[in-house]
Order: sequence, then structure tokens, then C-alpha cells
Amino acid sequence: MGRVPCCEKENVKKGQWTPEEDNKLSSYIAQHGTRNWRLIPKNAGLQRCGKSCRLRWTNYLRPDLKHGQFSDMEEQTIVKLHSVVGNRWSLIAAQLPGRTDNDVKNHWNTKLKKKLTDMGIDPVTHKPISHLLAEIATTWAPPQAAHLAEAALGCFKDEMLHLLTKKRVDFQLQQANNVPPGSSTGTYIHGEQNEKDGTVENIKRGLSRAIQQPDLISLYKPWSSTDAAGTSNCFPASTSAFQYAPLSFGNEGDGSSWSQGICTESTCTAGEQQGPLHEILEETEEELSEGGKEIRNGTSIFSSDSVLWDLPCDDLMNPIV
DNA sequence: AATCCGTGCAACCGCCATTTT
DNA sequence: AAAAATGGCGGTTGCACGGAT
Repeated sequence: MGRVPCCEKENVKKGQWTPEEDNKLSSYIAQHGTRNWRLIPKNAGLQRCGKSCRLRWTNYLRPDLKHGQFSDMEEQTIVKLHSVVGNRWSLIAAQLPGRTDNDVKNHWNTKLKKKLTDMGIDPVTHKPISHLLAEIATTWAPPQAAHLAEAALGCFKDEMLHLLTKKRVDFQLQQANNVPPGSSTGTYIHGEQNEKDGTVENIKRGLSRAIQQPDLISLYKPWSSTDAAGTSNCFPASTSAFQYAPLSFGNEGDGSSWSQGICTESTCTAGEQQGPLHEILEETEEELSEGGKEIRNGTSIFSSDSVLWDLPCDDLMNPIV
């Protein structure tokens, strides 16, 4: 047989915690510690589930927590680590003293994701959205590419339209605009369209055109060069195509250091170029290996068995869903 | 003044690995 | 060894609040 239940489900209170409950929990933990969450609510006189008490304590009541705004430095750290470890919030939070995984997760979902998207960077892959579209064009055969592109455009439509209407994209493929809609691919239906729809159509036409002209495509895949060893690098150290990277997408008027190099250094550079990401991760490696912290599958990503920095760039990026 | 809408955040839910009986 | 609870984690929800209409 197993153990006794953690709490009586019927008598458990849910919802917002009152100051009195907070006081009871805090004072009990101050005296007895957090050894057994099952007993804490009972002994502290709380009609709460032990799990609820644990969450309240770890996410809000703990005295070492910061409750203020996230600093630029903290935001940069989150973005950089997220580009490597993805949504492992506890791992990221462990590098931000006083912040909880819930804090980091909320901040990411409410602020940072939007911030990156506004900069033209896909918050999942940390690649420029424009690169993703080109990647679709180079990776998939035209029918699938067209569908994927449409899906991608669906995901980022609002942001794309915002960017495209605010700042003209220097598509060489805009030449394709001279081609009457639908005539080159026969795929897209046209008709009465407002300005936004026209923009989308232009993107679609450009993409279809790119698919049909492999020479052009290579221009739009600057992040995946392959070195002599066959290792795929995100960006060559210098390339004319690099200007296609989101330098032109940066937040206008946003002079904060945050907006600089989010993609160009941190998330799109690896291999030969060791940018700030590697510095911060080297520090992280030490801390994590000292603390013996492990990720969920039980394997420390920073352990000597798995040398993160030796991974090719594509392995550093979160895979495209 | 009332309503709507977007944002931020606390809390809950469900899953999984580990621990305990 | 098996069953069940615990603890930890990420995803999601719901509410409070403030600004816009």
C-alpha cells in the first residue's frame, strides 16, 4: 500500500491567499521549516492543500524573493538562456537570484516574447522571422513550403504586418511584384484587397518566386553556412548577406542596450564566434556543476559529459516546431 | 458613467520522476 | 516489487486593474 493522502480534497480552500493565511504559513515555516508540505497546512491551521502552500511559499512568501521589475540585465539573461535551454524556467530562474520560475515564465510570456517579436525575432527559435520564411523555402518542396509559409504568416501575421508597414523590407524579390498576382504560381487568389492583404500577397509571391529560383534562395540563408568539418554555423563571421539579419528590424527609438545584438550575437552566433552567450553560459556552467543541479531528464546539460559549447549552432537553437 | 479590452500576475492543473510505505 | 504520495516543473487559467472607447 502507499501513503496517506496529502490533504482532504473536500475541505481544501482555493483561490487567492488572505494576509492572515500568509501570516500563518510564514510564521509556521519560520519556526518549523519546509520539511513536510503535507503536514504544514494541518499544523499551521490552514485549510489548504500542501501543494498550494508550497507554491505560495516558493513563489511569493519566501523572504529572499525580489518583487520588483526585471532589470535589463535580467532580461538579457533570460533571453540568452532561453535561446539555449528553451522553456526550462526553473533552470533559467536559478541564474537569477530572487526570481522564481513562475516570475520568469510570466515575464517571458507577457513582455519578452512580445519584445522579441516586435524586433522581428521568433521567440521560439530565436531566429529572425524573415530567416524562418526563407528556411521554409529552402527546406521544403514548393507545395509544402507554400503551406508552411502561410502557416508561419498566420502565426506572425500581425507582427509581420506591423513591421512591413512600418519599415519596408528590402526584399530583392520585390522585383517579383511586377509579376501580376497569381500569374507566376497560380497559387494565390487575388481580388479586392486592402493594403495589408497586399503586403501579405507580396510576401507570398516573393516566397514562391524564391522557391523557383534556388540561386536567390542561397542569398537568404545566411545563418547556415557549413564549415570544412561539416559543422553548421549560424552566421559566417562576416557576410554580405548578414545585413539581412534583423539589424534593420531593431526597435526604432529604443536605445536600450537590450535591443542590441539580441539576435546577431546571442542567438544566432556560435561555433567560431563566442559571443556574450558563451560568457554567461560559462559562468552558468560553473554554478550549475557546483550545485549539482540537473535538468528534468536527470542529465546536467552543463556537465562535462555534454559540452554545450561544442554543439553546432543548430543544436543550440530550439528546433522549429 | 459604463463597457470593453489588454496586461500582469497569482494560482491551479496535469504530468513526471522520485520517494516512501 | 508494487502502489501510492510527494515534490518539482511547465502550461494554462482566471482575476484584478488600468486605460481606451
